[in-house]
Amino acid sequence: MEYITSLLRDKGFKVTPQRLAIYKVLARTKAHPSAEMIFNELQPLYPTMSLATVYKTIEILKEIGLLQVLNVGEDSFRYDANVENHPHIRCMVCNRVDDLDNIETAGFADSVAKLTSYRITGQQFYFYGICPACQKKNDK
Amino acid sequence: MEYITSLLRDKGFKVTPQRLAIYKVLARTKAHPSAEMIFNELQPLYPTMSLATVYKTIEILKEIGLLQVLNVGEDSFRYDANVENHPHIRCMVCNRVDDLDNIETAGFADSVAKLTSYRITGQQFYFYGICPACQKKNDK
DNA sequence: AGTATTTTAATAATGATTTTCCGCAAATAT
DNA sequence: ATATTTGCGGAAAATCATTATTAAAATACT
Repeated sequence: MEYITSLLRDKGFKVTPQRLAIYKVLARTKAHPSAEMIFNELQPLYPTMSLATVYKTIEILKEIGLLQVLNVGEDSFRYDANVENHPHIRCMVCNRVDDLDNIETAGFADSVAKLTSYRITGQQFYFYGICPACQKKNDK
Repeated sequence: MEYITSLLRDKGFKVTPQRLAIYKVLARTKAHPSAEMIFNELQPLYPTMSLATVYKTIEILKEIGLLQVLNVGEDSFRYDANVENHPHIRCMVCNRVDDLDNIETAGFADSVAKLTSYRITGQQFYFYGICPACQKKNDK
């Protein structure tokens, strides 16, 4: 958490309460919130903050490598303060997005590089399904 | 190509020249065009057709299982008439999107299902990098 | 052929994200 | 300390992909 302070400063960005608050929301959740979810969560604490500020801050955090953008096929993006490359899974019923840790994916990049002669710079793995809770609800 | 004709009819959709044309564009390319690229390609042949028609036809084709939607992280979607589940790779310089056939991905779904208790219904693997042509250009 | 239904395509609407603009506060120079 | 510059937050407007609406045209069925 002090890390973001010095990182912002080093990159020439100012350290503001809004920026810290937005990062804090992302850092302490595993829910992969959208811009609007972040906005709604901060509304009570920062009643004057606008969505534009959320978007602008997200842009900065992405730029300095403190968050990654997830494109899980909804009409809006999700954000993750865990910048390690890891797969995600979305429940198509309740739209929750979960991490998939403990899954080995590193080997893929190599075989793709060999097969295509691309120079690989990134990868995103998304799974879709129905989460345990929604399965249960459906069996009611 | 006759397949789409009877499939449309069976599902209660009319068979129109525009729909066949849009599917034909998708079926004969491996470039994974966006709605706009399809529109531009058909413009000379169907000068009166609008982008809305492209979108609506895409919606229908998706519904009857003749195309899949790709979310490669651009601001618009790409479409692929190859509905087999296969990974894709996008060049971050020229934005071309290529297929990755010959890559084994099936095993993943099982291990994810075991690890999460999700019922898996789909998956999307995306790689990002620089294509051979753009690498060469860069070395100029 | 005549009528009912579906489709087309132009237009307008939507909604997430970006941009613009401006007063203000933090950082820097004097 | 004070003046000056620079970047920031926030409100509102702009953008742009996609979707909805609607009237006219095409098609199917009798």
